[in-house]
Amino acid sequence: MGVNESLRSRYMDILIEIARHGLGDEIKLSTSRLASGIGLSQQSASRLMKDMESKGMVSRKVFIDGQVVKLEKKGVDLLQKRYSELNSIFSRKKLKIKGELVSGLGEGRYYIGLKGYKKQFNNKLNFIPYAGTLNIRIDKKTGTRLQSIPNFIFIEGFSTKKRSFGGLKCAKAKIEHNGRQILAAVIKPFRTVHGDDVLEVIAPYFLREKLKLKDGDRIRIVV
Amino acid sequence: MGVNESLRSRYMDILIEIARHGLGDEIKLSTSRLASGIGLSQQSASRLMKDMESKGMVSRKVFIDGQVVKLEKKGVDLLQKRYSELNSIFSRKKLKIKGELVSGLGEGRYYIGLKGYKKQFNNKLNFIPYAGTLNIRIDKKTGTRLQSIPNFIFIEGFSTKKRSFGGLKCAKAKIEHNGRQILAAVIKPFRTVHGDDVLEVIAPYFLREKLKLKDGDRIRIVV
DNA sequence: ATTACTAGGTTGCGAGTAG
DNA sequence: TCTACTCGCAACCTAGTAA
Repeated sequence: MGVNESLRSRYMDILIEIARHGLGDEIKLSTSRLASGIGLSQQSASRLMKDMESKGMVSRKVFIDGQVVKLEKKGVDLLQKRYSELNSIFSRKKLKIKGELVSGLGEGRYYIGLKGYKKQFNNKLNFIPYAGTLNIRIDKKTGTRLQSIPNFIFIEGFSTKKRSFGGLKCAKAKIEHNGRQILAAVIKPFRTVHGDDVLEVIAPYFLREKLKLKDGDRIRIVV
Repeated sequence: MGVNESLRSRYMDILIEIARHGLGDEIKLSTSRLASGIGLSQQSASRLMKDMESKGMVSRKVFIDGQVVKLEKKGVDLLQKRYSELNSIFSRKKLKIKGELVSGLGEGRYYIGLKGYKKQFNNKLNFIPYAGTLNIRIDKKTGTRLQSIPNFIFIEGFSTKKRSFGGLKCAKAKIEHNGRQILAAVIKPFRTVHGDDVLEVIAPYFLREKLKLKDGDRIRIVV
């Protein structure tokens, strides 16, 4: 009896790749497209699909010019199980970050304005950020816990003819100030000029004006 | 890519197993305990841990009687990335609808006010709608996807002595406007005077006032 | 108890290719 | 194009065992 459990993790990649195209629907997904999605060869994708079909995770209709795939209950269950594992790992405690407003160098304004980022912000955060960032120097205590922010959203890097721009992580957040809560997001470039103690915040508004902020003001952010 | 991508999925199991014991902390986790957690032999667990250490996902302190492990940034990043993949899969049911506010004929106000509907709204949506609807003309692109709204709730029709009123479908939704999110619901009468491109929205408030809306304003709804 | 090396068997991979 | 077979070989596994 082969202990095929060792394949479970490979299957997970495929389940995710399929689910990405549609959770409950029949979707056209050729073995080669699947293969490039998971970084394997077409042949391996084909083999794995057959395996998973025989295990009841997916169902397929194979035609001469391609196949139509659908996630079955067992496959969805596996995804949900993994999702809830991760969910409990990143169990949502609202993280309260306190710090004070400091001056940036103005480069935030430049980066935020770039289409390559702006479009993704709009899609993934549901707002178009004002072209500028707030730089918050985080209090020492809360700073160290920052790494464990869950629900980070990944913004991909991109290239223009002239240069390339790195990716960044961001997370929806709320700024609390004088009893008001403003929708915002904290961003964390993969490569940054700031140390780990400075957090950049973007929002749909010019926050310095809207909240009448000045350098040194204490800010509270809930992530 | 520099990393051996084919191993990534095996690593994921281990990252989860470690994270289960603690995300930011150093934890004692012997190779045999890890092994039984992921369904592999002690030897494999040992080898994989070494691999992952060399790739910077985890750090270890190995003693004569065991090891102490800690997830490093790279490892946490991988977990978060997968978490957000799954998150977007299971929250993709969130349909984003964009459109612009148009004038209704005022009949919405009449229907919403009827007891036969109001009671059901309160029971099934958990709010008593303000007596009036927002009519949103949906952008062409998003409009066609409307049929696939999941989680539709059915509101039954009913009859009075004078006449009968038809049923409708509705779905909880959020209106996003200037960074604010307002609880609301979209409704879709089985028979309607509107074409398929007009969506009616109800909410516990008089939204035109609360959000200072006027005809032609762009509205975004998340279902 | 541990970690982890070696050795040898097994599994999975993908180039080539048929249908 | 597509799916999926064969097959050589690389990658991965675990039993045995040392430290």
